[in-house]
Amino acid sequence: MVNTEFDKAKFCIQNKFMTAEIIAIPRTALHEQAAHRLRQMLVENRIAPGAKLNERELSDELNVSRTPLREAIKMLAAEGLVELLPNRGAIAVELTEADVLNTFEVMAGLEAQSGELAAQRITDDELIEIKAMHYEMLAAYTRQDLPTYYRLNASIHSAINTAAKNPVLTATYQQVNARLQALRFRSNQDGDKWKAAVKEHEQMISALSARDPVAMRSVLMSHLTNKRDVVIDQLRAANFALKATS
Amino acid sequence: MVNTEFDKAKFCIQNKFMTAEIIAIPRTALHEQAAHRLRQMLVENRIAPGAKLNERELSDELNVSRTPLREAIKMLAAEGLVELLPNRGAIAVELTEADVLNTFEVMAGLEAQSGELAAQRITDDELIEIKAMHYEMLAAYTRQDLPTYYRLNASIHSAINTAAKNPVLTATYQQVNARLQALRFRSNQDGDKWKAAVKEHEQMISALSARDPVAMRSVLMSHLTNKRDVVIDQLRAANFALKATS
DNA sequence: ATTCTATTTTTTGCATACAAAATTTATTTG
DNA sequence: CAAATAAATTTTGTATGCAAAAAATAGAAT
Repeated sequence: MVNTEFDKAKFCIQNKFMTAEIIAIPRTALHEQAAHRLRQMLVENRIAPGAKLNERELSDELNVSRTPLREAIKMLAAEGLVELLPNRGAIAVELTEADVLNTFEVMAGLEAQSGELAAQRITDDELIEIKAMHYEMLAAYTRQDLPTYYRLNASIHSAINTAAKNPVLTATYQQVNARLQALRFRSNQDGDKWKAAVKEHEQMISALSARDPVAMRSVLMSHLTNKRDVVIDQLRAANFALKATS
Repeated sequence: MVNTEFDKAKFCIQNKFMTAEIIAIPRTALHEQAAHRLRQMLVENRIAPGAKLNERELSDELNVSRTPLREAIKMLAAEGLVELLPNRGAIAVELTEADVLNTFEVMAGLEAQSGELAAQRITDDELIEIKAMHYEMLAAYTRQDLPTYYRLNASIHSAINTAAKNPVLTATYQQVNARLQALRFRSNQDGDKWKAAVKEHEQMISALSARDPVAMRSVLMSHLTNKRDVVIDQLRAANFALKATS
């Protein structure tokens, strides 16, 4: 197989040039690669919700055999990104409105806890970096640059989570969040809602600076509730548009 | 393979006796079976934390080939029950004290949220059943019957979670909880701590009956904190005993 | 005896082969 | 022409084979 030959060559070159130490070979396992790329495809909506994951197609596209691909699919199933249908393979999860509401409810709890703990545990350096990102986000908001805004927004939330200093919380957060990512990916903000979200972020910065866990919890709770409403509105609009065409 | 022959036979019998409708064949996929049994073995400490999962051994024991077994292992890795070491297979997760603390912190948040939501959403029937289980648990406590106590305790917590009416919360809860299960499995309660735990359960019943979300949150939060302390104490005692022998 | 190296054995990771199930296409029948 | 059935094709699920890596064992050197 092409992949194997290529990796073998790469490995030899590395050994030739890094002679002294026997370095840990960075070549990741194929099932890991496949899982990573599949996850990306699902989260970025390159595979549509409800779409079937054809094993042969995907193994061709990802240049791996079906064995590691199937292992990757099983991992994504355990992560909740993919649904396993007996004897019918896997499909990309399709969230019903109820699913979205439930997922946001859990996310709200996890974010609230992240904020609460971050307020207690954040270092000065972490706080400085979050403030800086906040201002960058305000710049993006001012320019109405939605992609940049989203990127920074996600980074800030991630940084808050990191500041909570709990890897288990981070892992849980990321796993639940991944399922929503696909929805948010294409979401547009309504003017007023966007303004409100920015205001909530201001409050977050204040609460963090004051190291006020209670305030952080309540701000993040309502922030997530609002995010939920935005997503639900768009979901309904999308479904309405869908029904109109059919 | 023996397994295949057996299943085929079973399938034929079913078809002969249930002629009218083409029933959905209940025979679950081998990777599902393997995952289920492996999960059980890990949670029940039949595979020790840190122990290597030998693929050939396990595939012999579970009567499946390595392919579905490996798929199962990948699922358990995504669930956090098993750790994947590149080119060295998988080992049962071994939680450090920090891991346990972090996991309990997340569990506390999830239980608190469960309680909060349950207080708002529990039906009368659900409440009645939880109360009944509570009294059964008191009986077990009175008899100092630890296994029964644990079983009922777990059932009550599970029932509260169910009453929260959020499947995503339930799934997240169960996944995080599974990692702690192995620890609790062999845990003994100190007299005073046990008494305190029972008292907290009394308070839970009161809060639930009063449909008081705030009270439920605070009770469950401190309940989990106490559980954490019990487990940590035992972990330290076990580690101490371990060091003494070596 | 201990450490280092070489060789054998075991184990993992991946690709492929094949059977069973599902899906699609073709064909027949009303 | 539509519905039902049968045949062909595709696709999934599992077992097996093989190469690469790791672990275990044996042997050599200090």
